[in-house]
Amino acid sequence: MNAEKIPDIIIGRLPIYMRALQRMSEKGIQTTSSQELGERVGISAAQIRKDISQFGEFGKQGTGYHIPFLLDKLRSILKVDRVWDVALVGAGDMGHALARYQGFRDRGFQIVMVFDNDAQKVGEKVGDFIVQDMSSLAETIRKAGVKMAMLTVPAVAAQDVADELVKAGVKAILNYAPISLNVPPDVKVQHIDPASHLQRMTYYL
Amino acid sequence: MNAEKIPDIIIGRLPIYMRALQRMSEKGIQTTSSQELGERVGISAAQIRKDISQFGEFGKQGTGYHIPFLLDKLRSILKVDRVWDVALVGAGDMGHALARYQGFRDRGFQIVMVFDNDAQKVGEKVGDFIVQDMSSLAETIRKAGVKMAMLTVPAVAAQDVADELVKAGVKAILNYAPISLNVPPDVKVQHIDPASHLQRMTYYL
DNA sequence: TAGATTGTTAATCGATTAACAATC
DNA sequence: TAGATTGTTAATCGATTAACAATC
Repeated sequence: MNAEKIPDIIIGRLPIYMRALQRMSEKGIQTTSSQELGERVGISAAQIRKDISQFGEFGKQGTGYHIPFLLDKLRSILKVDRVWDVALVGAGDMGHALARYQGFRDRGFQIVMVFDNDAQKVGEKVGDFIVQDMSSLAETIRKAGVKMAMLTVPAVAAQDVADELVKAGVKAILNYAPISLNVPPDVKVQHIDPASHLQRMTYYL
Repeated sequence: MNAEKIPDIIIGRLPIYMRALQRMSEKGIQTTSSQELGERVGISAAQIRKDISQFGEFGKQGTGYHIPFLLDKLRSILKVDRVWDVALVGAGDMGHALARYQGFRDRGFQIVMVFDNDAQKVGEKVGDFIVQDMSSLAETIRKAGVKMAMLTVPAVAAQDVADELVKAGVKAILNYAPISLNVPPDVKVQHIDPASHLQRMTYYL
């Protein structure tokens, strides 16, 4: 392990490596090389070796990386060797889809509460959860010590909700609203905006 | 306009600028500066000026950028000054959410067909569309000349479907399955994987 | 005119790649 | 031992920032 600051761009690639390693592991593959992994994820072998070596010597010359071992190391580096509680705010179609998605659990996350400000939706069931009113958001999140949230509210509401989440102690927000959120520097935001992704590709068409 | 090759990293920032400019425009703001836009999106003013100037001189010294004009230019650069037809493959929860999402249209996209391989779902209505069987996918897409697709099938099926899409002439895939797709170099893939985004943030918690 | 802000150049900073000794 | 592949260094490449003349 290494005390120096690791560039965020490297941190961003680790989940991609993990995802590929998890697939390989499921197929029963025990060992891989930077070369093979690189071909799968579209990243050069040199870069993969360099990225991984920031955190320790996890491979063996001549044979490569033992997948379960490397996965454990990456999980521990990214702190997903545990299950994080996540609050979901916004019980629209996207909120429903996320609440019912089965793929979070074995990647380190579970939704534990769902909020919406629509009186029609409050009390309704979404996935395994009863939708709670947004008025109770800050208190409920703070009491439960939840540090992560997914935001699937309309763009006009997103900044206000983000402010609430920050007040409630949330430190990481996955934002589905098509708007850039302003948050304090100690709060991380990741953005998911399908239209932006599509726009990035049309340039090349 | 400029014939030199523009780095993809710049192309990737243009949708972020557009998104912010569109919000400002909706609020009736007519003019902005690289400084102001930068604060909104969390990118330095120098970088914004440099990015935009790759494509022409769209600003005015002393006053900044006229938002509707700049938006038009960006739309035309990214080729979203039109509406692209998009095929949606996978009529699960996420597919439903995307099919019903109203935010694509005024950012240059519309879903025009929905596919699934589940006999139970074929014929069912999703948003405004009747789910079609995947066996007709390649032919239907090719006939319609659709060049973009969103992929919301399970991970195990994603690569096979991607291969089908490529065969059908699709050149841009927005992939929601948590797996790295292998496609020919002339086909663009963008990845949306909420768990990866969350994992990228837990490192800092 | 004075103030503001662009577009662009040069300097800096950071990321990627190539190459290879070490070693399994 | 011979072959393969890591971890790491140095070289290259590319992206970001700072600064400022041009000009609205």
